Amino acid sequence: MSEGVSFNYIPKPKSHGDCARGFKLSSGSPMANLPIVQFEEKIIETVEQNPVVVIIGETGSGKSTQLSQILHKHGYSKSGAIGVTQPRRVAAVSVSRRVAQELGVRLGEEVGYAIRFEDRTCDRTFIKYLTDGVLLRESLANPELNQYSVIILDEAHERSLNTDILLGLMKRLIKRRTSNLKVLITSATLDGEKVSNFFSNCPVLNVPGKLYPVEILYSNERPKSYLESCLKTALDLHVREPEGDILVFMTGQDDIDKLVSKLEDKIRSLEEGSCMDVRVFSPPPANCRRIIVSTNIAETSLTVDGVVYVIDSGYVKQRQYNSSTGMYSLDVVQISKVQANQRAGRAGRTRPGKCYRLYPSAVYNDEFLDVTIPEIQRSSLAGTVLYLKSLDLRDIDILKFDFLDPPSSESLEDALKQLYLIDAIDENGLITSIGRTMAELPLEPSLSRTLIEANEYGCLSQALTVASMLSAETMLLPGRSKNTEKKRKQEHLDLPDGSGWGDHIQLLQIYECWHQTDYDIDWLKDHGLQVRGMKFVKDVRRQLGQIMQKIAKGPLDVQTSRRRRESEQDYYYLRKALCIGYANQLAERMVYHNGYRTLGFKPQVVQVHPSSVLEPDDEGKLPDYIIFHELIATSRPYLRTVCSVDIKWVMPIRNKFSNLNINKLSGGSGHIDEDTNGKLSDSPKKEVVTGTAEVQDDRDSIIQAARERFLARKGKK
DNA sequence: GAGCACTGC
Repeated sequence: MSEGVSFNYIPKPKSHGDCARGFKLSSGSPMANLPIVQFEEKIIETVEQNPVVVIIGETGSGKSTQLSQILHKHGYSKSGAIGVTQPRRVAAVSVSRRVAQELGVRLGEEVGYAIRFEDRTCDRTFIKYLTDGVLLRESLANPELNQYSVIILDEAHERSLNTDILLGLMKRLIKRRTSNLKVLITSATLDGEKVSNFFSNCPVLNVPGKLYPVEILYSNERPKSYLESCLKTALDLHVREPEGDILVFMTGQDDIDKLVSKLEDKIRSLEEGSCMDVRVFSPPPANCRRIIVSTNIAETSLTVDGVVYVIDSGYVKQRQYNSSTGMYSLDVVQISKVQANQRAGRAGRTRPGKCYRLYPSAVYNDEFLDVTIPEIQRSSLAGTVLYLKSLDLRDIDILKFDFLDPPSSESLEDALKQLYLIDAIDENGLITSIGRTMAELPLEPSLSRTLIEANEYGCLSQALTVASMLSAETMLLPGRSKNTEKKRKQEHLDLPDGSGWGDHIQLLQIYECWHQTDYDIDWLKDHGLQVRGMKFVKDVRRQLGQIMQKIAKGPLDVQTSRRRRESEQDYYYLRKALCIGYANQLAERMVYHNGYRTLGFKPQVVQVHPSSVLEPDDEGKLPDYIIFHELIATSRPYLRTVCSVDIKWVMPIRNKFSNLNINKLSGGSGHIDEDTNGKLSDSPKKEVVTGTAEVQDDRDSIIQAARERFLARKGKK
């Protein structure tokens, strides 16, 4: 390549013997050729004698479709249903369809599935596939899950937040439930011992797969630029290797776009006839090789048929939460060994394949973590802790809840603090009646709290809309690409602007506009909004409305008659409800400029994201106080989706900050920060100003920029 | 003036 980097691949030493492997699904008769079927007797025998069994089998080894059928065949569905959880909706639907087909029954009768918005089960259903989130909801209504005789937690190795909560609940349930319960945990990787230890050394069964080998090749040095080495490797492969599609794993949209355009350039310049023709991201004509450049979405969620070669950059973009700052960050990090093997396995689904790892084997062996850090250790746990509190597990201290991988005490205390600020728990850490209602809502705690407060102010209808829009946030605007960029900007001018109050109000206004067109699909397309996303919003809104119906004090319908957008009073109560709901996500503007400081956490200086529609006043100043939906560090720390709030609503919240005692909140078991004597330090910090002149310049330029932005937008109206 | 991976109730 241009850098002249020598880049040779050396075969992986045989001694390790952990080649990733793919597996061919039998497409013929039901249960034919599936390795798991040979283990039927062994499985039944083990389940008979043990309440919990761990089953290790490669993805696609048949465990997802066959385990439930084997248990049914041996009478386990007589005393209750067999429930099988899946981390993803599509999996719940497709696997249940397959099982219904194999048993020769109609989907939704004896075999069914339940996912959000869609329950295709009935009284006769004895095998039920469901997402783990749905099972958590069911366990809220029926903590003993008595409708099930067997619960199978499938794909537990993915360690989704919901699966981890379920693992803890199952451990407790098998000891406490009066009627018999069998729990099966399936995993594709070899950390069965850990799960077994967690469940009092329960037995682990290994189910081998009928697998295609994947040859692993490592680079002999760390690439200077992994984009360049992806490019070089893909081209080498394309010229040298026989037919078969190439799957490249990269970290994000930008790198993918760059690589794709470079590939197109290079391949166009290759001599005609020297290689097969290549198309990227288009249906493959005969005798064509596809090169698919993807994020980790292709690890699990998306399966591309025909992939024989995998190129693994060794990196992934991962979101993590810092509980001391309340800030998420999106970082490019090294993948884990499990993830690397999952990627390699994508090369061997249809025949023997090859995986090119763009890193030396020493990096894999010495630097990669064995497993990906589970989501529960990378997330804000306010919602999780509220959920557990609402289950009333009297015998269990939430801070000592038995997780397979417990989150840090700091993270749990952060969750308690946040829940206290939004009135979900009282000063002793006990769940309040507000908290109970919040736990019933499938929303982040801040939004649940907003709905309840809005109900008191008579603006529940508006709050329902805002919460629903935020639930679909990422699905609303079409994916950015260079061609649609300009177009989208023009379209945005036609959208409402939040009347200057910020993004929550804009989201509300957008939905109200759509409502006024009688949910016209063309209106969405004309305004650059995703149809699928907005339909999702409508579904969420209906679901939230049903839950709130029980306590609603006013109408839930979208408002149509009111057209007075200019009145300040229009959104007064909605913004007030948002302020109460987002008491844990509040920021105060710096005295000298338009930066903000977060309240209630170790103070962070942050900026409102430039895409926000929040408007400064005539002097170019942004509001003194705002609430934010998300605080995330990308190139800098940004507040995304913000709304202006009034100082007089903020003052009672500041009082709560100073009354906060984490030791009491955590029932006496919390650790006390000596500096703050158990209290949150939120006394107004003196702003450190060095070099007054520079600060002055900074202030002027920031305010000037804000003003110009504001004027530019006004002018275009 | 930035541009964020994935999933779920």
